[in-house]
Amino acid sequence: MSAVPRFDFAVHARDGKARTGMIRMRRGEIRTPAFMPVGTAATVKAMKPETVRATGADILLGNTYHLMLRPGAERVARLGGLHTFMNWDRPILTDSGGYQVMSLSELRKITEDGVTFASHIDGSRHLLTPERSMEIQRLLGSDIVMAFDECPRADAPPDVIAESMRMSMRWAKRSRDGFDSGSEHAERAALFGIQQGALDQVLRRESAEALQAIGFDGYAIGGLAVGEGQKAMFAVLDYAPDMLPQDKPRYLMGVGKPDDLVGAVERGVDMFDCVLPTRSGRNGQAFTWAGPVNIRNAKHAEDSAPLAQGCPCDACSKYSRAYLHHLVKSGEILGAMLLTEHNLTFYQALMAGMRSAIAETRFVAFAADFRRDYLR
RNA sequence: GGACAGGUGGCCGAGUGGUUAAUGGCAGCAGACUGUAAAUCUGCCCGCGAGAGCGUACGGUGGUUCGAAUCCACCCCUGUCCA
Repeated sequence: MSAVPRFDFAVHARDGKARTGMIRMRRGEIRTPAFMPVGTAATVKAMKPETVRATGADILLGNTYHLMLRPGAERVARLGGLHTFMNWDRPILTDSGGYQVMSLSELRKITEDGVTFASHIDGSRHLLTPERSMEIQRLLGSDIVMAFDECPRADAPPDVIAESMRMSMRWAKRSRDGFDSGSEHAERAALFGIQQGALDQVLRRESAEALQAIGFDGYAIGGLAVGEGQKAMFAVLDYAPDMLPQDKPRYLMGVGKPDDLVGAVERGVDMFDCVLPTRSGRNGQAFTWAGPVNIRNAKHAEDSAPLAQGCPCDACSKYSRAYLHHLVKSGEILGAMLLTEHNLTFYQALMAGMRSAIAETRFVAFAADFRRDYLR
């Protein structure tokens, strides 16, 4: 038996720009293209970890900012780390808190050193720097650590975008140094850098080169799906993945809708995370091969058919659309649980479908069939 | 039989002379959600009309007034208490 590597990425097959392969880590293998369910606060909302695994997830995402505030990174460490704490023994990728620089923009102040947040929970002040973000992710026991960056808004002025990107690149270097200084953790975990530059190809190039000069285990594409629209996002994805190393995973952060995922894989992306399947599950929207379904709609009230024919999840195999409609309309917790489980099952089935299609060199047909049915 | 308190749009409930087709909430109908401050948010929600607008409307009938859900009279109904 060969020793399990700290981090190994192998591309097994390519089809156009699309690729399928596997990341091997101590805590498990990650089949790519991969979708990572979001478990911000040490839980994938409305789901038990074993059920998340049953949907086909190889890895989860957790969040530095949320966990540092509550229950606190040091407390999680004392309790044995995030995996033990939440009972998920497979890989966990932790976001660095960079997204919260944008999403909590009214509660923070940015300097070169880092970002001071006013906690959205109690207003207390917390400084997040690249070094502290690395320390928190180490305390959590993260498997894939994300560099601390700033994710600017899509509508920010060009000069703001440029300066933000350059600061994120300086922070990327500090993240690299901070990660490496936690030597024991650095021997077990991987560190990903995050490309910025919004919709500007020149800035994207500059950012990609800055990251590669530092050197990372994987490269994320950040600053997309922040309001620019799919067309603009795809325009960036037409070139951004090619700016990143062929032999490292490319992770498109925060994306997306099912058709976003297909389009991004088509353009060479290997990893994704998004709150959409879980949040939508709590808000009554289900994703299916025939497009999104709003289960609250009155037309489902007496529909005894399953949500999605052939879907193996509990929501589809054991209950009717009418029952799911009733649960959601009634505000019953089970409705959120079942729809979340279905959405994660669908997302994983979509990823599995893409992996198979790439392996069998029929991705173009797969994508065409998908769009025909999903976009109607 | 008497004394109080009430009767407002599907429901609950504001409003006590004009800017009121009538605050809110719920229910209903639809939409949004992309590295989660989200089991959240937004819009619509009397009828007809694309719209301007027209019609009808605050228990009933009549009245006062330039103008009434709001004031007056009588009637009907509901609740509580007293007989």
